[in-house]
Amino acid sequence: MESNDTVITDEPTRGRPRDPSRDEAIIDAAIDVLVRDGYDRLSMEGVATAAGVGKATVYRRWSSKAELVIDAMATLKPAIDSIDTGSLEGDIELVVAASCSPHSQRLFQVMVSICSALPREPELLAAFKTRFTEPRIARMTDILERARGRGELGPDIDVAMAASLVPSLMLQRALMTGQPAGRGYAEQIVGSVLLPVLGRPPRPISTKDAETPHD
Amino acid sequence: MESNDTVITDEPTRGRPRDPSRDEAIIDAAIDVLVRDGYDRLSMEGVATAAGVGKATVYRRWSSKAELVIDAMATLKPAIDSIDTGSLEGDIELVVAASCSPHSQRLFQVMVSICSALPREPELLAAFKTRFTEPRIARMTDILERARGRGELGPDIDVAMAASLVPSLMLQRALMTGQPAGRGYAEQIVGSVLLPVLGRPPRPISTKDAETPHD
Amino acid sequence: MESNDTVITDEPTRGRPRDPSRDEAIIDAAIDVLVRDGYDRLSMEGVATAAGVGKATVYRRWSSKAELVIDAMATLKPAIDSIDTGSLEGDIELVVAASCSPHSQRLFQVMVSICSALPREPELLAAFKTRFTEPRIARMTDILERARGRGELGPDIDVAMAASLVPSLMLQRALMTGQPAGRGYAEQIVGSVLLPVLGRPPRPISTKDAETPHD
Amino acid sequence: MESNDTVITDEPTRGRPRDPSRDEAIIDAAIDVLVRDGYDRLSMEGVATAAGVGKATVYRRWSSKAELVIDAMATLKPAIDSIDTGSLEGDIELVVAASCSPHSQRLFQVMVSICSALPREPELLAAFKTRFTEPRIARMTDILERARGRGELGPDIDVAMAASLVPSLMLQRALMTGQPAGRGYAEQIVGSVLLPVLGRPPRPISTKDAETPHD
DNA sequence: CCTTAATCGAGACGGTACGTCATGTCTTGGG
DNA sequence: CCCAAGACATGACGTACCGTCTCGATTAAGG
Repeated sequence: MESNDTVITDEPTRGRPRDPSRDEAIIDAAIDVLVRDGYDRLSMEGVATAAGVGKATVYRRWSSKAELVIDAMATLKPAIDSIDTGSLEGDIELVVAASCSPHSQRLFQVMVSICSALPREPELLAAFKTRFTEPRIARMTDILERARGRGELGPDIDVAMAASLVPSLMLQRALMTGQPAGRGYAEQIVGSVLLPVLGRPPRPISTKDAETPHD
Repeated sequence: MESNDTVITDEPTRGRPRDPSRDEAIIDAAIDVLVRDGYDRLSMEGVATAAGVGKATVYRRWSSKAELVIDAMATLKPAIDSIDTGSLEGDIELVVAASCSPHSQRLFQVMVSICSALPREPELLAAFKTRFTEPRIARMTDILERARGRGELGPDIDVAMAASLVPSLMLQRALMTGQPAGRGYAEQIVGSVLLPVLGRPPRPISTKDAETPHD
Repeated sequence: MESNDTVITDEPTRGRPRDPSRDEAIIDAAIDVLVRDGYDRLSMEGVATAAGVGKATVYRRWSSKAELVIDAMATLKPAIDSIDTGSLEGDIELVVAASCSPHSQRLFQVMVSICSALPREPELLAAFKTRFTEPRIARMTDILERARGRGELGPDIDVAMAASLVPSLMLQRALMTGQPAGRGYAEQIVGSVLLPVLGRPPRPISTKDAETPHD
Repeated sequence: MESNDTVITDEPTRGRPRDPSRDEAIIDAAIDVLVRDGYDRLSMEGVATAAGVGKATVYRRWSSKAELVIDAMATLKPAIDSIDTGSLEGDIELVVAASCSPHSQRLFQVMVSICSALPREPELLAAFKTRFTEPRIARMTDILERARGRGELGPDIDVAMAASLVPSLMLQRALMTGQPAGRGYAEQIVGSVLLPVLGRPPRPISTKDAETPHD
């Protein structure tokens, strides 16, 4: 996905080689500008300025902002690593922790910044799913499938829907409030929604942590 | 919120009065352009052209695109009317029907088009909540509170969270697919998520209607 | 030649009419920039800035710098009006006066600024001849033909060549010195070259006015 | 003026010596680009590309395009060698032949390409006179002075002006037509202008060779 | 009826941001 | 140390819009 992979044709590398530190600076600046201004207001020139780089240096690597943003998304680490504590409750606890980590919060900001361009940019949508949506759901699906294998889940559970609940509601919360959701809200989702969906009794949250979904 | 309310000072209305049909044409065009291009790419000039109207006619009424869009949102009817069939099941059935009506689908498109500008425009966010989010949640909260009054809900149910589930997940679906969600998906949300959250057993859906949340 | 002559199709003049003062400001600025920077270094943006005008205002009228410069040349008055004193000597005296007038000197500066682009721009060359070269030669040819009709010139005189001598040598002088030639040089051309070519004895010039052709 | 003269300090010449063939290639390319694009459009990069040479190789030798062009002009042989046939008529015949030789025609193209930059580049103007203008005039002045010594010229002849006539009018012709003047035009200058200026009767030219000065 | 005044569509205006391109400098690997 | 290739920061260019301003024409209300 990176634009500067020479793949097979290893030409003798003529001329001055590209400075790898520029790639990183541009990608970092692109993320910053994206979060600050949103996808539609992001311009290649703005990214170049924010990166302290000439415009030509940006265009030499990425010929359009869609390609740049897609590559920038690709460099962001997935929010949730593989999880397997041996019990559903333990796994969910780790999911909650991962979903409200600082890195995950930044990912939510990026997602919010991009989302309204998705209907008009199919390639952006595809990358968005590949990089953000699917990894989260895949981890959660793994957890639920293992729990089902251990007999912890009944046969009626809609695993696909359950797996999407936490990221969907967290993103929704970020959209509606302008700020990424915190740990309190993640626990509320788990206690009020995810556990009942999985056939467990709801787990009330302490009053001080209670949050309404859209404030 | 409408800009052309004469407030108190009813001057003798000298000169040619404004043509009310222009207001409607501009608002309609604003919605169309909003859905087609998104909030950030919407321009006053584009709206004027789409409405077949001079730019001055637009600026005479709304001095910025934020004001125009806010007023345009205000003219959209809420998606869900007051509902009270006497039973929780009946009410939820009507909610499902309302949530996937053509009018509601258009509302979701508008919401998607606006959402990424929300972090940068507090007034837009406020109007968004007032016009879109809160009416939906309020209707659902009413339904759930009445059901609780009838003893149909246990005391542990997180009503606020439950009330936000359907609109949140429907909007999420629209974001991720580029198309508004249909009836099949609304029923899946109810069967797989809302009913368990309300303490009822899940209601499996027919295989042909099953949809994964993000495709 | 002006770009904004509506010619035949007199549409009902919809919209705001163009401001004629802008045309003049742009043309004047174009001449200034042309003399200062030369044709190749002249840019539409530079003209717009010098005219205190937006770039769009320039491009709305002239779509390329060749068109702008051609129209700018068209607004410059010819250097020499029609001349007929009744005698060859009297006519030549007036030609000398006209050839070193301030207006004529400015025309020479413009000609110098344009000349090196002529080989690469046929339309510019055509306009150059029409506006600068031919009027000068035509006036001089008229004078010489009338003199011939009065019997003042012998039959061997090459009128076409003689008519081109003064402007050619004046322009050459401007090219070689960076400054338009003055009256002394014009008289030297007449006394040392034109009169002998016309079959008259040379007229020596006072020593103090003598100039070498390329200093 | 050549940049690669080691002057006095003959350092031990460390490292790889410069390749003299590069100097020639660059100079030749500079002349080609100059004639093709004109002085203002000539760029160091364009010259390097045309010469099949790296930009650094050009800048190592000449630090600006003015220096490069001045040196390029210096390598061009003068158009007219020393002439002395013993008679004025014979000398003039050789001058005509030299003035329309292929090499002289190329020189005129170079002169046309440079001329409009002269008002803005004093050093270029100085080199232009030294390399192009003065040699031509000096040869012609020599011829005329010798003729005067032989008693072939009257005392009133303006030698300096007469010496400049042929090159001035030939260059003018090249400017106005885009093509270097040919032999027919050179003979016309001599017959119609130079001979009368020198006190001789005009020499009519055959009708087929007649040319108007600016077509 | 006729004046007055604010409206309307259309488009010109100054300004600005964009992506492209060219310039001169710097930095590779190789000779 | 030279050479060809080309990456680099900078900046100018022509284009495309934006929001404001200005035109002739239209339309109602007040005299």
